[in-house]
Amino acid sequence: MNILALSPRKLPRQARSRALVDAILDASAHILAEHGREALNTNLVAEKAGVSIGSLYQYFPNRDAIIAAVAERHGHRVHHHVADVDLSGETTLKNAVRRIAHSLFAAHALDPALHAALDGDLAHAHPHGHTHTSDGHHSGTKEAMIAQLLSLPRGVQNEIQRADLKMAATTVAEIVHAMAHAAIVHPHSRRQPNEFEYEAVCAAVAYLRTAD
Amino acid sequence: MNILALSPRKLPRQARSRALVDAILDASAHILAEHGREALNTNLVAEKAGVSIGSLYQYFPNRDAIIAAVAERHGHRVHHHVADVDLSGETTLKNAVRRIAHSLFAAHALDPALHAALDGDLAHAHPHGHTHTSDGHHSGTKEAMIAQLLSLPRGVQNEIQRADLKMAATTVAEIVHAMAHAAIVHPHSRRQPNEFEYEAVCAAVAYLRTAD
DNA sequence: ATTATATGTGAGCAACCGCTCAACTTGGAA
DNA sequence: TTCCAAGTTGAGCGGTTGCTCACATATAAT
Repeated sequence: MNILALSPRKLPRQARSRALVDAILDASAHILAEHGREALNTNLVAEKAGVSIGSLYQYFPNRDAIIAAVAERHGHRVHHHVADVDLSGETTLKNAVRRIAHSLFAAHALDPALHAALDGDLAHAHPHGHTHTSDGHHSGTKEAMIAQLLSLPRGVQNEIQRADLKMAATTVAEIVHAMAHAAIVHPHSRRQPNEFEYEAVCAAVAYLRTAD
Repeated sequence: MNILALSPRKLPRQARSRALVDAILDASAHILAEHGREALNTNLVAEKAGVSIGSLYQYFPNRDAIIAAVAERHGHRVHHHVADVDLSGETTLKNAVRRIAHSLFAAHALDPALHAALDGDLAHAHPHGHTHTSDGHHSGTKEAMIAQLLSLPRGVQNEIQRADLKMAATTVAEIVHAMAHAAIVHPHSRRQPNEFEYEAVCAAVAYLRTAD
């Protein structure tokens, strides 16, 4: 419904204007991380970015488009952290899961406060892309994890006892993701993130090795 | 910091005013569930509740206090769904986990849209209480699950192989909670909630039965 | 009845915020 | 050098929203 409403008015062509757009995104990310969604308004963004409010509206049609753009940029960074891992050389299930989990935990440590502020928005990360990201793949960190799990080497796959592989991959993605959030994004206890990471790996592996 | 800022101006004493406060909370919950946080404003709440804006400000000092009160009421309902389960008669780990998971899934089905709108706020559910909830226990659904897991009957506890029981309970709470959200609050796929519930139980039990 | 207190009303103020627009500057192609 | 498109500016309009206050009514106590 809102593809047009969130698309930029104009694409930045010169270096000057690309820097301007980056300044806006950086300032917005700062505000989101420090003071949350509700504190982000267009006047403040323009001021913090050292840009006039008029320039801002040359590249963003409205407030929500700014938040969406920040979510997309951060979403892509997080996504690549997970998607860029190469598991083709792994020989044991435990090691493969360990590496996936580690990449997801590292991705959540990139900017925990921003991650918390964007919480909901990161899930619906749009596949279209602000600029020229026309590759058809659905982004979303969990989808990247599921894809990694489904394309594990034969030998490693054989350790898995679950009947429904797709469901199993989804479950593991949820487990590791939830533990990363509990450890890094919304830390309640004084435990270290690596404790959560360890337990997440144990849980995922124990689950995958158990038949229905 | 904001305990005073979110506390009510005045407590409803007569039946009339208690009904008024309930009408405000009901209207607010509706708006939150249907249109989200950002759409909730005090004038709209007063209108939908069939109450004047002045009356609203007799019992709520500001907008955030209304949202906090809705979060607290819904939080308590969800909490009790889980805390009220009696597992003292269970004899197997699998059955105990099944019942805990089932109660949490049922709790999330009470009002998924409201749950989604309150997402963040439900975690920090204040222990103080709007009215006279002066019992000292920390609320929060996950805490209730952890408490249930830690007070399982001896025989059932013996099935657990994890070294750190508290950490294990935390991990199970995260697993089941994440699966309930994936199934009910933010459903992506066309799978049924009971599929997620089943997998959550499998994962939790497999994990608890496995030594470090 | 009378008084005191609790409760309810809604017009409207002050502040804020999203966004436009007319005027200005910069960069580069011809 | 000329010229025009690209880029930039910020005052301020129109609308919204949080919230107050002077006033009206209902209930309870005496």
